[in-house]
Parts: sequence; C-alpha cells; structure tokens
Amino acid sequence: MSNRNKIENTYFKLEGFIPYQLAVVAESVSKAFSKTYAKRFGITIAQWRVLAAIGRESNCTASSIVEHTAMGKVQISRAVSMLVDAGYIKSRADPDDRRNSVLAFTNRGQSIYNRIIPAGIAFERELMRIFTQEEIKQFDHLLTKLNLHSKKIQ
Amino acid sequence: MSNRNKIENTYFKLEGFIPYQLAVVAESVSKAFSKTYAKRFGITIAQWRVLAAIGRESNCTASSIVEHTAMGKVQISRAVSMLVDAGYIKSRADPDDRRNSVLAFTNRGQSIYNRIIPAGIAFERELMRIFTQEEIKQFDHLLTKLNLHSKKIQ
DNA sequence: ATATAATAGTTTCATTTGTAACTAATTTCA
DNA sequence: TGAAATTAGTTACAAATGAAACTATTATAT
Repeated sequence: MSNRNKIENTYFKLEGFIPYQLAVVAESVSKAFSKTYAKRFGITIAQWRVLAAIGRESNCTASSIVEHTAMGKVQISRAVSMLVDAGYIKSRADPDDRRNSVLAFTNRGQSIYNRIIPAGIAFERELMRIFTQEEIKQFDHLLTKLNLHSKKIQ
Repeated sequence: MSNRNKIENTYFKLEGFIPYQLAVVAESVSKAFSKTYAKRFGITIAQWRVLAAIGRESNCTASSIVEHTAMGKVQISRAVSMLVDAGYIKSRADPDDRRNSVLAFTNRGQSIYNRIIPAGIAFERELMRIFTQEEIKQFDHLLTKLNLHSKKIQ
C-alpha cells in the first residue's frame, strides 16, 4: 500500500486512494442502479430497500427495517409513507403495541416486488459480469470484512 | 400468496446483494473519513479532494479538477469558493484565457495540505489493517475493474 | 398509582445537493 | 469580420437529506 501513494506530498494521487476509489465506484453503481429503477419502476433506492425488507419479512415494523437496511428511521418513515401513497404497502397499528406500525404489501406491492427482485438480481449479474466467479467471491468477502471493520472506526 | 413467491422471498436477502453491500460500506467509510477530517481539519471531503488535486498539479483550473476527482463543476466551484474564503487557496484569472481560474495554495493551504495527505494515508492504512497485502491488491484491482464497467452501464 | 424513562414513528427546520439557467470569454467558420 | 457555438465557472431554485424536536404509546421503578 505504501508504495502506491508515496508519503511525499508531490506523489499523492487521488485515484489510487482506496477510500476515494470506493466512494467513486459506489456512487457510479448506485446511479446506474437507481437509473434502472427510476425508469422501470418509478421508485427510489430507499423504497426498493424497504420493499425488499417487507418481502423478506412480511408484517414487519419500521424498526425491524432499520436493522436490516442500514437506513435511519427518518429515511424509512419517508420511504414508507411514499410507498403507502403509491399503493404498494399498507400500514396498520399493532393492536398489542400501538406504537408499532405493521407493514405489508398490497396486491400491487406484491406484484411490483415480484418484478423488482428479479430485476435487481439481473442488475447485479450484469454488474458482476466482468468478474470471474472467484473474483465475485473475493469481492463479497472483502466488502463484508471491510464493513465490519469500518463500523469500528466510526 | 403463491408458494413460488414464498420461496422467492426467503431466498432474497439484501445483505448479500452486492450493490447494497457496496453502498453501505462506502457510506460507512465515507462517514468515518469525513468525521476524521471535519474534526481535525475542518474541511469536507469535497474540499479535501480539491486540495489533493491542487497539491498534485499546482496552478490548475477547476476544469482539470473535474477530470481528476469525479466531481461535478458545481461541487468544485463551491468547494473552491469555501477554500478561498478559508484562506487555503487563491484563485487568479489566467491572462491567456480569462475564462480560466488558476488555483494555487496559499501558505496556509500548503501547510494544511502537508498535514492532510499523511493523515489521509494513515486513515487508509488503518482502514486496510484487517486486510493482508494480497487482499489489498485484490481490492484495489476489483474496484478499478468494476469502476470501468459500471460507467458503461450508466 | 404515578412520575419518569424509554420506544416507535413523524415532523420541522436548516443544510446540502443537483439541475438548469446564467454570465463572461473564447473559438469556429461562413 | 462577426454571428453562432463552445467553454469556464457561477448562481438560483427546487428537491433531498440529517439532526433534533416532537407526539403518542408503553415500560419501569418507587
């Protein structure tokens, strides 16, 4: 690592700097993904994550989505209200604890979910096309490892 | 809900989805980095990138920074004006083409640059600490490859 | 029992961001 | 030459975002 970016100021290059590379790639992928989604389904990435979370665990609450999506409760609240407005999900108060809003798909929501998941997987496949199976495994592994470590640095 | 959908739902997990993992890790790293910078130097990541670009090529223009930083000209314009206000850089019109603003460090700017680059490299080293040398090489390689590919998908 | 704390989720407000329109300077080419 | 197009950079405005304050409900502890 230390010979990629020499300590001497004159030799420091941004494009070899991993935090920079990571941010740039993530932004690029994110834009490509949201372009696919905004165009085809009219939803944002935040909304796509919320739909994915509900699809995985129906009748969940916003709080449980917080734990599964790396999003804050404000973001989720906004995505949920937009999805309710769009008729994709419905929200009802949990009778056992009326602070909880229990979220579930409407028929329309189930239907869009059934289409966005394969589309998401297709996007991922297209994105990973340039990698070998071995590289995909490596990348997944490195991201997972880095994610854990990065949280500690915060 | 059909049986087929139930099977589908249980199989798709956001946390194993690479575009998601990438976005989450990048955000986490970005936050850690900007926390380090906001606290220690009082600058944003955009400003840090502009300083890095000027340090690499003194007397450059905003346009040349566009090419080296994956930032838009609006972002750069704002970062530049803040850095000018903070007394880190100075901007003068190029006499040969007065559309160009030529950017260079002030003494204060050179001095902060001399401190932020080692700090950035230290952050990178800390971030990469959990990786072996081999893994760092892999990660760098995978990011570079993915970056090129992702741009094409846009 | 009741005051205090904690939790779920929403709203408000200030800041940040992105897009498009804009000014100013230079280049192109008929 | 000079009108139109291009380029550099800024500004204006609307939309997105984040932090903190807020409402409503439930849990805790005395």
